[in-house]
Amino acid sequence: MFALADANNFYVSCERIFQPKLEGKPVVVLSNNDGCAIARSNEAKALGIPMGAPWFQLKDLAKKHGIVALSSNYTLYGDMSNRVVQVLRMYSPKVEVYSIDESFLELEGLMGLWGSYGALGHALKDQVRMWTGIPVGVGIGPTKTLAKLANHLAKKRSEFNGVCDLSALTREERRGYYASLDVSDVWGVGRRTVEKLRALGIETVDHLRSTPPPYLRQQFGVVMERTGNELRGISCIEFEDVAPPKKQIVSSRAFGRMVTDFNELQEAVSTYAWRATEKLRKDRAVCSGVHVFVETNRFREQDRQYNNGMNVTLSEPTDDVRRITGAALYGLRRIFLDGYLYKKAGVMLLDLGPTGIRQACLFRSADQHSSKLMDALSEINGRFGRETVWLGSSGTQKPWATIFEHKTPRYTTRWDELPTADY
DNA sequence: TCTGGGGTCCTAGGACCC
DNA sequence: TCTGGGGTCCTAGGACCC
Repeated sequence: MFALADANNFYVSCERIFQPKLEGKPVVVLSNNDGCAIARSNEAKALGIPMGAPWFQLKDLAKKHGIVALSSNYTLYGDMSNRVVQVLRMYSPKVEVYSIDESFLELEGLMGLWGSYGALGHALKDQVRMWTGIPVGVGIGPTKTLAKLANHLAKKRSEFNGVCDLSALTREERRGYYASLDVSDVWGVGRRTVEKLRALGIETVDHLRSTPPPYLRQQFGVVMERTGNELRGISCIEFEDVAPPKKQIVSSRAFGRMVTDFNELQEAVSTYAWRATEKLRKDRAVCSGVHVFVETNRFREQDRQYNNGMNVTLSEPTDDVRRITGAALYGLRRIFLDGYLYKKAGVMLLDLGPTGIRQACLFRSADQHSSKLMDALSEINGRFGRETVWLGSSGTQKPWATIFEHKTPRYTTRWDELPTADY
């Protein structure tokens, strides 16, 4: 048996903990550049604001209804997420952190402690709320896909009060719920698959569940066959309490304004290469390839469009920010074309491997100083703040930088941004 | 004026091997 | 007239997730 604990409107909930006056009000959290609404309070959802709606299109509605918009504060959300996971780990030895606001728990053998899975679910939900302030919903089922579906029910149907254990329902009750749920509510069924399923007359979860898996395989492929089996209670998607090593690392941002100047683009790519390398080193990995890409603004049809990217292979795996940045900037010079309005650029690190295993290059001797230098950089930035030292090629003014106009303090991770209470 | 970022997996087709 | 069988690896594109 699996449980899925999923925070309600996670980013909004994080903000509300430190600004209780936002409780009961329509609140949205915006993506980078304050571009789109990526988290919405229930009140905002009730006003019909869809996920990913561009903020500039919502401004009239916002004024009319007093919607509060906040910039993304990922430092805060990341820290709150860790706190929630800490509580979850008290309830099961096996926790899979699936995303910033969702974790699976394996419940095998734990039922005896609580009398029922539902009791465990309620205890966990109350504890997370009490200790972190974050409201979560809990879904329980014999497969991860069913736990997801149960979580959906826990949140949408008030009779469950935030915790839905499918195994506690009768066969008829389950059937009733499945018949009332749309196929699009199933984990792994996206927009394209929904269209195709509808065309085949498969509209509800009950329909999908009764479709023979071999037919799903033939029509959609092995992924949908698995989903079909999971809905029937046959567990096919593995529980991963130890996260497998990453295969690639990306750092990219849309610019705060259009960029035409090659030097500014170079600063941005250099900055992204730095960030990507930070992540790489945090994972104790090295990369053998770097991909760099640039894009114009696809929404501006009046502009000439240009999207291009390039893979640069490194002569040997590395985590040296100078080599990685050098490769990214080499690629940028190759793909840059003058005369376009660039909106976004990014750097991807490819062919990741563990630091220890490193095929040396035949044609050059190993750089003895590289790892010492990189460790020194990490040490300095770790002790004195993230951007104490950086590469000169990243620039200092960064006129292209991403915009955050409604940013809240990093309440839980910075001494100088701690919340204060009036009394 | 203004439209996010970071990932994974699967499949098909091409190139190549013996 | 007739042209095998069994593989691997790589890449691009699509679909999905939060």
